[in-house]
Amino acid sequence: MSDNATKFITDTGNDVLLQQISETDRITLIGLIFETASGLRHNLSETVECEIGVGGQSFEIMLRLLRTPSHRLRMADLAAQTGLSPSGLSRAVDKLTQAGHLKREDCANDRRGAYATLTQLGIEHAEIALIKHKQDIDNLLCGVMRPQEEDKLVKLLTKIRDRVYPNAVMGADE
Amino acid sequence: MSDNATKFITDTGNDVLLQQISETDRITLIGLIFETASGLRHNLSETVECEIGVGGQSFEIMLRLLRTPSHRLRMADLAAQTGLSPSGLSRAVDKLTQAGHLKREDCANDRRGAYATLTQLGIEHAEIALIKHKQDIDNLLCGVMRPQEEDKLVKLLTKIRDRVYPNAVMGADE
DNA sequence: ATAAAATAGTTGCGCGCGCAATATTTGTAA
DNA sequence: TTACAAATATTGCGCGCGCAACTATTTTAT
Repeated sequence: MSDNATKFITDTGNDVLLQQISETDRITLIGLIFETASGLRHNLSETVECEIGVGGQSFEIMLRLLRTPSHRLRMADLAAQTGLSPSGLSRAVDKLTQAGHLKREDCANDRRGAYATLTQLGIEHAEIALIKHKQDIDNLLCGVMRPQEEDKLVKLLTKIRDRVYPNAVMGADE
Repeated sequence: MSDNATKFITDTGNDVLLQQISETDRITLIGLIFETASGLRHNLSETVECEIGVGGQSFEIMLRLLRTPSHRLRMADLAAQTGLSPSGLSRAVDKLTQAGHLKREDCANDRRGAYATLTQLGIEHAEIALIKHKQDIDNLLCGVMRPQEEDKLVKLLTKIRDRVYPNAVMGADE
């Protein structure tokens, strides 16, 4: 279990032996993921924050809602998608509502529930922030990798993401 | 510049066209990195926290010091490596010092400076926590990818990390 | 039908961490 | 040498967020 890497050594010979992933390298891998995320956050937070006066985490909430056709999601779903706790999400929605980007709506079927819904202002701000965000990302990642490498990276990361974070999938509108 | 991906479409035909990385996919990529990091953090924080009563971020500090032969690093270097602000690091070292895992030492050359140094207790706790941590990682990542895929992932992430987080490199003992 | 359990969402509380300001020491220029 | 700028580390302050507790509603079991 702890050394499943060794199972793959013999099937293609010594060439693979050099590529063996030791336990130490696994720690390097997860450390690398943390460092990359941290570095990206530091580099990308500035523009979005200045653009609509909203933290990166709150911007992700708006992005999720923007991608949803109805522009609204249940609080619980939004919490699962963003990885925030219910309380954390509630506070974030508070702030976004206070800023006029979101409004809460009652759920017809379930009187306990509430939707977080983008206002018209929120939609507009999210769209312009998204454009800025794309530009930032392009500037940051330009020349770092080849397109097929980015594609490969998405595939590999998805495998880990699906393992550790199954609720993050997009979609499930309404 | 914002669409450097398109440069690679024509050189191998329509097969590559399917792999084209659009701007939207770049957003997916960085979102994936955040989600993966968040998911890993949620899955891995529990054991380490219970083991030595220390948060994941503080554990990273101890890991950095454990890998340093002298088991000590300047505060500024440690801040750069961990991505914490100077103040954040100072508080974290406070807490670790209070718990007996670290001690502060004056720097001989630079009377402004201070080392964060692992105590014997800190070394022992970091070592056993590291073993637990390795097991957690192995359990979590077992069967998710092939070894050469993990290797590839490390290579690709390193490219981004070096771009966004140049100070995170290990080493620079003393 | 009624009680018990599960679910949705919101607060009290505390903690971690970044920003700005401060004190101290080091480096640089006049 | 003296004055000024840069660097190192530490605090005051505020904010974001998770945990636990709570209310309100829905579902399930008896």
